[in-house]
Amino acid sequence: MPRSFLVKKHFNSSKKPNYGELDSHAVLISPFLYERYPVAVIPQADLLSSVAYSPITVWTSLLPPPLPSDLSPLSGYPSSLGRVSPPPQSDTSSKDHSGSESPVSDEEERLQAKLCDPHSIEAEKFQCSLCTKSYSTFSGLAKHKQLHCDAQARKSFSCKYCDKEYVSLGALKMHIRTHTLPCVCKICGKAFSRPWLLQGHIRTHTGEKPFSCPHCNRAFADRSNLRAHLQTHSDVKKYQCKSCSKTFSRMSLLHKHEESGCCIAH
DNA sequence: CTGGGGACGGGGCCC
DNA sequence: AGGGCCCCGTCCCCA
Repeated sequence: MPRSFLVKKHFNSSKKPNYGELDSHAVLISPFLYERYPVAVIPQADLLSSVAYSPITVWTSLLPPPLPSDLSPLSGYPSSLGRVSPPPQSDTSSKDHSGSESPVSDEEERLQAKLCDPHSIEAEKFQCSLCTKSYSTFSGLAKHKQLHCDAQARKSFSCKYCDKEYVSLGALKMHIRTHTLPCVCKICGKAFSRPWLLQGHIRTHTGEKPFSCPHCNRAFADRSNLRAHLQTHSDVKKYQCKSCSKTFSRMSLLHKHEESGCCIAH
């Protein structure tokens, strides 16, 4: 599956995003404020909006998603992202002592006392295999694993704006930029998720085309477009129909070809 | 209808 | 950890 499908499918995939509708803290700058803008010089800092570098807000899955009614939210969570909060007190007072099967009654009492003492080393007999935290009861360990470590082992950082989840905070931050669009073109006001996307956009204003085809000297503003163009110089193109072996320079052309029923005709 | 160009999006990798 | 860059991809438009 194409990687870019993952997020775009949350929007109407047939249209470009409506930047104005997004709840962004980006500052849209009216174009007429820039009667004269530097045409020859590419970017950067003076063309890039200052908001491009403003910090963004981050959420983790441990906060917003609604928890089941029988599960209480983790206390002390994400003030420090990814930090492991101390095991809830209720863990050590749990009534589920399924792991303690001491046969002697006084021994049982001694164990019971230690189970009530969260600082007792002997009380921590159920250890998490993922983070080595210990719990006195199996249920305590189970709750810990359900709410924390298993979640950490899976994708743990989810986006506030959509359903996407990420294994790392950095990936989530990067994704959230696609919602906040902090990079705003000072010339036309269009917003982008990343500075280099804005740089590419600014080339549409300046006309700069730094990527040249070695075969025909045609120049492109976008490296991907040059790559696609290079396919046109190739006899055998990158994308091939499995049925008729015809090759195409672009995936979209191959898809059109397949949808048009060529393969059926063969 | 097909092929190609323009503009742009998003995840991953590398420094 | 964060930013820059790369790669792969889509969508739209036009000849």
